[in-house]
Amino acid sequence: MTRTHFHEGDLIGVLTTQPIGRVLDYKAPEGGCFLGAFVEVPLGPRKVMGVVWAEGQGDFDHAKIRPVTRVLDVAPMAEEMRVFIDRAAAYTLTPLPAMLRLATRAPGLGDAPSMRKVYRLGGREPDRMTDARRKVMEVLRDYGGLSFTLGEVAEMAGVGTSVVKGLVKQGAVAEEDAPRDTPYPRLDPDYGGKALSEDQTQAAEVLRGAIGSGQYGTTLLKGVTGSGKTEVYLEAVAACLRAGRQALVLLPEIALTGEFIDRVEARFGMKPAEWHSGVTMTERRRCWKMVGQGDAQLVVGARSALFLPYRDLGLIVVDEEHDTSYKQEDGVLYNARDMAVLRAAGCAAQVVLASATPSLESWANVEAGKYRRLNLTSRFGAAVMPSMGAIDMRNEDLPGGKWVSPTLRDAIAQRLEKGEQSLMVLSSDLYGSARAMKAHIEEIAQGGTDIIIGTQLVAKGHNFPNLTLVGVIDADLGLQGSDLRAAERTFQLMRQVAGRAGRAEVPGEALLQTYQPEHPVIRAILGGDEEAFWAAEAAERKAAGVPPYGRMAGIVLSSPNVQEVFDLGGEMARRDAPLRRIGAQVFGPAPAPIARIRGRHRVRLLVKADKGVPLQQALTEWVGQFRLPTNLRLAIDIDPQSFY
DNA sequence: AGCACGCCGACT
DNA sequence: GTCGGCGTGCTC
Repeated sequence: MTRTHFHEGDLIGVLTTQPIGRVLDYKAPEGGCFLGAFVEVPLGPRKVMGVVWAEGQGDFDHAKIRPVTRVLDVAPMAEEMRVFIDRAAAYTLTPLPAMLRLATRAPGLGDAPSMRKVYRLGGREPDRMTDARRKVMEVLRDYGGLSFTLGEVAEMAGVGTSVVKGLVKQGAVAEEDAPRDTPYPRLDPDYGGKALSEDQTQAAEVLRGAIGSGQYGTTLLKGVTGSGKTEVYLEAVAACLRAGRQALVLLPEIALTGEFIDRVEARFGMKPAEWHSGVTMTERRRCWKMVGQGDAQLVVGARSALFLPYRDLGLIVVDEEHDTSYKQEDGVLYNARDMAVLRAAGCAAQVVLASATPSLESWANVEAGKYRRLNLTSRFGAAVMPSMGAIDMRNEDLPGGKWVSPTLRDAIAQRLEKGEQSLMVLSSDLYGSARAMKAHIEEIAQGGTDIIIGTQLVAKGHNFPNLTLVGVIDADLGLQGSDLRAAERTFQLMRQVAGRAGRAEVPGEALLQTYQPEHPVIRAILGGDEEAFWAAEAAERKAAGVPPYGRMAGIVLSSPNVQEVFDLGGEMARRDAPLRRIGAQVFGPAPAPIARIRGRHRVRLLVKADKGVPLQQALTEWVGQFRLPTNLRLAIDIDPQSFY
């Protein structure tokens, strides 16, 4: 058993946020400290923040070991969180300090708790009573012994602040210091529950039971827009709150938080804690601290909210779980959906993955019996799929360097004549030529502006009554293996467009350009049958040995010096013995998806391995063979999202 | 991450 | 000779 408390002078191991690849030994401070305590330690000429991670190693010159400077005034990190950080770092091959930095991204953690003046009823009566004074006294009496800021009291009483200050001098109002970081108001799980439909009630009941088990479990909650997914998982949140545990709802877009917070307020009577890059520094610090001491029951936020120091997390909801923005693409590379499952497994929490168009990964986990699946049907009946057709590119006369077939071109021109809109999908493979393509189409269209390039806005849930044509330029990409998720995204797009494009009297039409119209995946997309599509796509991926039936990792090398990145990339591809030992293959080097960024040239290698082999260990050994020139950086991306 | 050390070229 | 560029290594 590891010790959980240390006495003054005991040897302890401290993990700092400095990029030092190991835990450093220090002496416990006067008064001792707990395992998991946030501490300030001397490091060279500086003082840095760290966490008491373990007992000391004792392998460092004892005379050089310095004592911890002080223990910070924040709740110690729970063991569950330390284990999560360890596991997440090991899985994503991220150095521990970088992982700890993710978990301590709140300003002023080292500062003494910031105080502010608050006012409540004092013991004495004022010497002279005036109207203004009476209002202040009445307001404070109404709220019992509660305290408010000066501005709040003045506003509630409808008087100036000087009235309140006058009463303070008399002892009729008490002024005292209170911490600026205050607990979030309690949420009431019984406040605003809505009547649920039959299948919503059943789904909510299953989730309640899962929460009640007090054990880990993951549920895929599948339902189209309008099927009441949110109402159902808010019932899971309510069950979690009743059990006295904390809940987290992850959203893929900051833009969605405002509306969602309003829904939480309508359901639970109060606003939850909010955590994302748009939240002010003061509020962030408050959120971080209150989460740590259990005074924030529900957090709504972006993927990094997963790294808050929850005291007792019982539920994680990942809304729109298929959304690619859950994959962090710079800095620490992790997929919030996968990390949510990892974290939940370590703290006996439930995970709800909600989506109208789940990822193949989640579908495969349901098939494998790892996840539970709940289906919600739409209150408005089945969504109307656009009528779909294939354009057989083998029969099209396509000029070199052009991507739009004559058939699709004619279809676009027709829509333009009628004043209707068209949407082109378009993989980033062709991104370089996207602008050229738009110009090309517009040249056909004679300055028409009703062509939308890209898919982003469709995913945001808006309706496009005037959008009647969706053209998929490169439906075959996924089949050719250049972007393994292309078919999945095309299919998701078709479902998202369903019911949002066109009007009742003018239904949408989708045209897929393909060289393989008879391919099972293309046929499943055209047929609009979800289960058939998933089965066909799963078969493709299984045959190719790619995720979710195989594992992949990307290695990105970057440097201001092009020659160096290609030289090292080539050398890494040749010296691949540690990878071959586990049966893994290396592809590349090739220019990375973003080939140049801030003056740095980037190349990428892709590693493909079977499931169940020790990929991380092999990658560490492989990468460890090479000395990196100064200024050349190497980043490992486990389970990369983008392949083009 | 900072910071000191130390090794080479360009200057007083 | 010495100043200062930055590559290398250390911090408990």
